[in-house]
Amino acid sequence: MNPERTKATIFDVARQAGVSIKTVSRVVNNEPNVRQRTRDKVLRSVRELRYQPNAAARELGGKRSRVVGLIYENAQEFSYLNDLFNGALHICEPAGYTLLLRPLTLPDPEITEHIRQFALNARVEGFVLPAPLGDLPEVPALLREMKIPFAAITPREPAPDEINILCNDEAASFSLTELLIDQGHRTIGFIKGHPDHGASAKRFAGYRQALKKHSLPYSARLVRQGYFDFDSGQAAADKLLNLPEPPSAILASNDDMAAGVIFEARGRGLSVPGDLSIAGFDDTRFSSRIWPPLTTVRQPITKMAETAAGLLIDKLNGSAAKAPEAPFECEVVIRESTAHLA
Amino acid sequence: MNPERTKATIFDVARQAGVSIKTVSRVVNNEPNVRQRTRDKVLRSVRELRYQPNAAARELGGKRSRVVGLIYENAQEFSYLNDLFNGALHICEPAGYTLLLRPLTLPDPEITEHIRQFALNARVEGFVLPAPLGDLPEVPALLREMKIPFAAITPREPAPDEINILCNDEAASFSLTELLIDQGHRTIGFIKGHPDHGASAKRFAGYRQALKKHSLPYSARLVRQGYFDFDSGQAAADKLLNLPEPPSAILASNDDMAAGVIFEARGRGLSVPGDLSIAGFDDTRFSSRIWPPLTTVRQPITKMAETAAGLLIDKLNGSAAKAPEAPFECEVVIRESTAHLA
DNA sequence: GGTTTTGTTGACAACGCTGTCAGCTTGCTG
DNA sequence: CAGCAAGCTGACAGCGTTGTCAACAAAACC
Repeated sequence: MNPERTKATIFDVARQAGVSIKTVSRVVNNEPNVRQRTRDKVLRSVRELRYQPNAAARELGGKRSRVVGLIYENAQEFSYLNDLFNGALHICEPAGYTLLLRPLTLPDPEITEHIRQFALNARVEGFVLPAPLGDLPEVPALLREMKIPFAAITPREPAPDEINILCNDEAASFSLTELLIDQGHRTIGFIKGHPDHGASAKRFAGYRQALKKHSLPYSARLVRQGYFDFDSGQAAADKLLNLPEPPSAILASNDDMAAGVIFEARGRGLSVPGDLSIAGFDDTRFSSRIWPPLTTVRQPITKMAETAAGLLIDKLNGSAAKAPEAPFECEVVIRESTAHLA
Repeated sequence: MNPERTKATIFDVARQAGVSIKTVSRVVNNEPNVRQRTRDKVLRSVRELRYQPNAAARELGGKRSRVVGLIYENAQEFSYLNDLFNGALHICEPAGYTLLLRPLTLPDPEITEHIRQFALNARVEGFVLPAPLGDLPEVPALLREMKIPFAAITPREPAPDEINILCNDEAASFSLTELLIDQGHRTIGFIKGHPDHGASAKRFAGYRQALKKHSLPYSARLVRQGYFDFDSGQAAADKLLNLPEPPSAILASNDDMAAGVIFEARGRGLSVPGDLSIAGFDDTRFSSRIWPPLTTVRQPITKMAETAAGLLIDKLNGSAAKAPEAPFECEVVIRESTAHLA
C-alpha cells in the first residue's frame, strides 16, 4: 500500500493476494484455468503494488523476449520510416513488446548475415518487413529458415499463409493517370520507380491500364526508368522534355523524382503546371512545401504499420491466423502541380 | 568446434577453456585481476564457440540492462531524427548497448510521467536527450531525480558535470548574416525560432552580432516570431513583405520556415533570389530539392549523436569523466536562394 | 625465511520469472 | 454416492548470468 521504494516482484503480489507466485504468473499472462475470484484478487494486488513483470526474468525463465524488430532500408524516405515506426510502436508498446529498429544499407551483399546477427543479438521474435526488404528474395527466405515470423508491408509477391499488408497502388496510379487524362493531357510521360521495389511495377501497370481504358496509345518513348531519387527524376525529365513531341504531363513514381522533374522544368523556364503538369507518389513531407505543391498519392502507412505489428503480435501470442486483410486504400491528393491542358 | 546447434553458454566456454564460469565472466566483462594467459585462453574459446552472453541473464544477474534511451520530439524534422538515430546506433551497437526510441508529443503536461514510465518499463540506463527536450526544465530535472545519466544535445543551459554536446549555432548564424551583408543587403529580415528551443536565441544573437559588426541598424520591425514550422514562416514573411520598406533578404531560423518564405514570395510573384534572398538553417532533406535550392547551415548531427552516445556509454561503464568537448562546427551551405543585391 | 600484502581463481547463492508436474477441488456420470 | 474427469492451485527446478566471499598463489616486505 505504501509506495514501496523498490520495485514490486511477483512474490510481493503473491503474498499480498494470498496465492502462489505461479498463480500470479498465470493471471499476468492471461492464462486459462484461474477462477474468476482468484483472478480479481490478484489483479487488485497487481494494481495496488504497481507490479510490472521484470522483462529480463521473463525472458530468462520462459523463452520469449517480446522483441519485435523493424528492419528497413536506410535510404528510405524519412517520413515513410517515421510513419512506419510510429504505427508499429503504437501497437507494440501497449502490448508489452519492445520495438527495435535496424537500418540496412542497400545493396548489401551480406544482408542475410547482418539480419541474422541482429535477430540473434537482439533476440528478435518477429519482424516487421517494410518495402523494399520484403521484395529481396533472400530476406524472407532467411526469416523462414530461422523460423522467425514476419509481417511484410507491400511485398511484391505476397506469400500465402504469411502476414501481408497490401495497398492498392495500382488503382491509385490508375486514378492519378485518369485525372491527367480528364484534364485534357494526351501525351503523358511516366518515370518508373526502382526495379527492386514491388510498387514500381504496380504503379506502372496502373498507368498503362488508364491509357488503355481511354484508348490512348502507349509509347515506350514516354517511359523512362528512374530509381526513386531526385537526380534520376531530373535526368528522366531531361530526356522526356527533349523529345520531339514532349509530354504535357509527367507522372513520377515517387515524390523525390517528381521534385526532380519540377527542378528540371524550372531550369528550362517552363511553368508548372502551366506548361507541364507533374504528379508524384507518397505525399512526403515536402510535397506540400515546394512550389507548386505536388499532386500525389498518399498511402496510409501508419495504419498499415499498425496492422502489420498487430497481426504479427497476434501470431507471436499464438492466436489463430486471421483472414487476410483487404488491401488498404491509397488516397489521391490533388494539389497545384497539375492543371487542365491550356 | 563443431557448429553447435544451440547457443553456447558461459558453461560451455568455461569447460572448453578449463576455468570456472566466473573467470569467463571476468574476461568477457573486461574486469581486472585475470592473468593474461588465462584471459587469452578464455578469449580463444569465446571465439571458437561464438559465445555471446545472454542479455536477459546478464540483466537479471547483474543490475545492468545496457539499454540507452533516445527520447525525442515527434514533430522534429525527420532528417534530424534520422541522423540522430543513426549516429547513436552506430556507437551503441558495437558497444553492446541496445538503443530504444521513444517519441514524445509536445506540449505534454504529463511528460515526466511518460518518460518515467518509459525509463522504468524499458529499464533505460541512460538517455540521449536531443533538443528541444534538454531545454524543458522538467526533463533534466526528472532524470537527475531518477539518477539516470544523460547526454544533452545542444541544451540551452549546459549543466556543468553533465554531458553536453554543443555546436556553434551563434557563429554560424553570424556567418550567414555576414554573407548576406557582403552581398549588399542592408535590410535583412529575421524570423525567430520556437522560443522553447535554445538554438532560437543563439541564432538570433548571431544575427544581431553581425549587424552590429557591420554597423547596420537593428530594427525590431524586421524581426518576427516563428515556431519552426512552414506556416509560421509563411505568416512571418507575409508581415515582413508588407512593411513599407520590405527587406531584400530574409533569414529564417530553420528550413521549414524558409520554405514558407519562398512559398509566400512566389505567391506574390517575387523572384527568389532576384527580388528576395532567403536563407534557412538545418540543411534538411528538401533544402536542396526545392527551387531555388536553399542556402542554409548544416549541423554535424550524426557526429554529435555519436559523441553523445559515446560519452554516455563511457559514463555508464564507469569511465572517468572526459574533459568537455569543444563545440562542433556548423557549416554554411551556400546554394541559390541567396544572391547579390541587384 | 617467515609474514604480510596483493593478485588470481572458484564455489555458490542470488536475480525474478516460467515450465513441469503433482495434488487438491469441483462437478459430472452412471 | 462412488468414481472419474476436468478445473484449479502450488512446490520447485530451471534459465544464464553477476556478486560475494573464501581459498589459494605469487609477490613484496621486514
